[in-house]
Amino acid sequence: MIKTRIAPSPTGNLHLGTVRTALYNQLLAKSLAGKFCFRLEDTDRTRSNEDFTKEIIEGFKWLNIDWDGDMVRQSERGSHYQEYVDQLIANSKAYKCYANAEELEEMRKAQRAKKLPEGYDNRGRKLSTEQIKQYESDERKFVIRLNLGIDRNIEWNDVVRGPMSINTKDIGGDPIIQKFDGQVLYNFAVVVDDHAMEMTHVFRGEDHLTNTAKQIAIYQALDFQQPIFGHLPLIFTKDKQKLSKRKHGDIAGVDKYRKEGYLPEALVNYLIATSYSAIDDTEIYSLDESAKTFDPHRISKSPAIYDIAKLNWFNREYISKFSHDELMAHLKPYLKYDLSVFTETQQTDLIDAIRGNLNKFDEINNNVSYFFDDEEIEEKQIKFVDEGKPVLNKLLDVLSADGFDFSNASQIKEEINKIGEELGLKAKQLFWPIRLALSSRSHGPDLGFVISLLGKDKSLARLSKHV
RNA sequence: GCCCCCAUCGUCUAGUGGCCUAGGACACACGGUUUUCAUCCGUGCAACAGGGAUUCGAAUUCCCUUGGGGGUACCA
Repeated sequence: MIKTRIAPSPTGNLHLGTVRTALYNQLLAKSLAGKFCFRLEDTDRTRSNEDFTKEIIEGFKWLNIDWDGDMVRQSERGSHYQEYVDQLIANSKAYKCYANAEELEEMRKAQRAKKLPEGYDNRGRKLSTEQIKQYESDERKFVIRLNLGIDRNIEWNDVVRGPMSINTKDIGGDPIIQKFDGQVLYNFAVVVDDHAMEMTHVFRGEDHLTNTAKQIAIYQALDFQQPIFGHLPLIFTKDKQKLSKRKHGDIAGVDKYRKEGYLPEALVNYLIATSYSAIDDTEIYSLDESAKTFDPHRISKSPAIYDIAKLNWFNREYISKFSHDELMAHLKPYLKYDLSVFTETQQTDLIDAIRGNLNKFDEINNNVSYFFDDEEIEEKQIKFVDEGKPVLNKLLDVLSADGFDFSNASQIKEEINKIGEELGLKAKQLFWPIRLALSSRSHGPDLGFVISLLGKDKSLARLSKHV
């Protein structure tokens, strides 16, 4: 049985890239009836924090991404790593390196000066027993490094990229596997855990390509069977840079989308579709539907550029599938206005009239605000109102009539049409001034309907203001 | 600097030697419907980075160039 995992580190909010990696891993697991696990990579104690952990878990929950078994925390597995560190030292596959920061810096400086590639020069491999004794009596701190041995190519067949090869001389010298304080480092922890958790497939971002080479070296040293690797393309922004919170702000995090009223299904669908196309050209699909035909070889190799317009389209597609009641329920938490001042029928008609305009739920307020608040007409639109004064006057007369029925939207519309006929106006000349005077907007639902919702007081007041 | 990866419309992509005068979707433009928004429908715009090589034939294979990106920590 195959097993995949998502392994985020709680050093920031839940990132879109993490979600996408989780999605592909889950797709892979589901498509092959395997398992999908969750492991928290919190070995960096200074950067990890509990708030981020919570946020990440909640983000996944919101997206309906769940995992098999309990979440594994690397920080709670300290002793598991030690035995393997000891084993490597015992086998002479790892060694103590006493070089301190100054020495390392000096080494790099020299490399830069000579235009040589920077990296650890493996000096710790050939320490004499005297030197070691000296360092020990000096109580020098040390780290544990993996001995990469003689230069060789590390090769693997990447599911999305094909045959890969990285030479050990290009990965920056013997990698540290354990810090001076006994804390094990990322690449080592990942290998030990992926082995312990029996991962069969490791799919992650292509920014891990060199890490994979290091990790394979660790698999080999430990004599573990290595999993199948796949490296996913990254998400870029229009500036062709890796999407990141630091550079691009909150568009990189899941939180923004939840707050603004995107559907998790739409985000999931969009994220899958960024680098994957269904075999039959289907665009709208759920995770489970996609899993039915998922083929990791179809994952694209080139980076995907983040495109909010496409996300919006997906979201609109999902919104359009809701019944009125479902939509209402989703809209409620975002609504800043109290629609219950309208009758049930009016509410239904209103929502149905504007639902096609919504990219996301928080846009509901902007579509409904003018029924409650008096708003200013945009400078450049004022001339249309001025040109339409005759229309406004006529309409004001009609609406001011004693006993005029404001509840009958279609009747109001009739009256407007009559004015248009009397004055011999085209649609735009007729409707624009009225709409602008009444709603300060150039777009909106049927005018008869708008007036009936506005009611007598607001309608008359707003019309009078412009005649 | 060094290593690695990537390269089809503005964007996401289809395409694995002939079915490609390159298909779909988003976006955009225009038209129709609704005497006004949106919806819906139709039409249009628009790409194989460049150069070699292989081949009867190349978007598809190979090489070079160019461009872009990622990595290069006692971070993950």
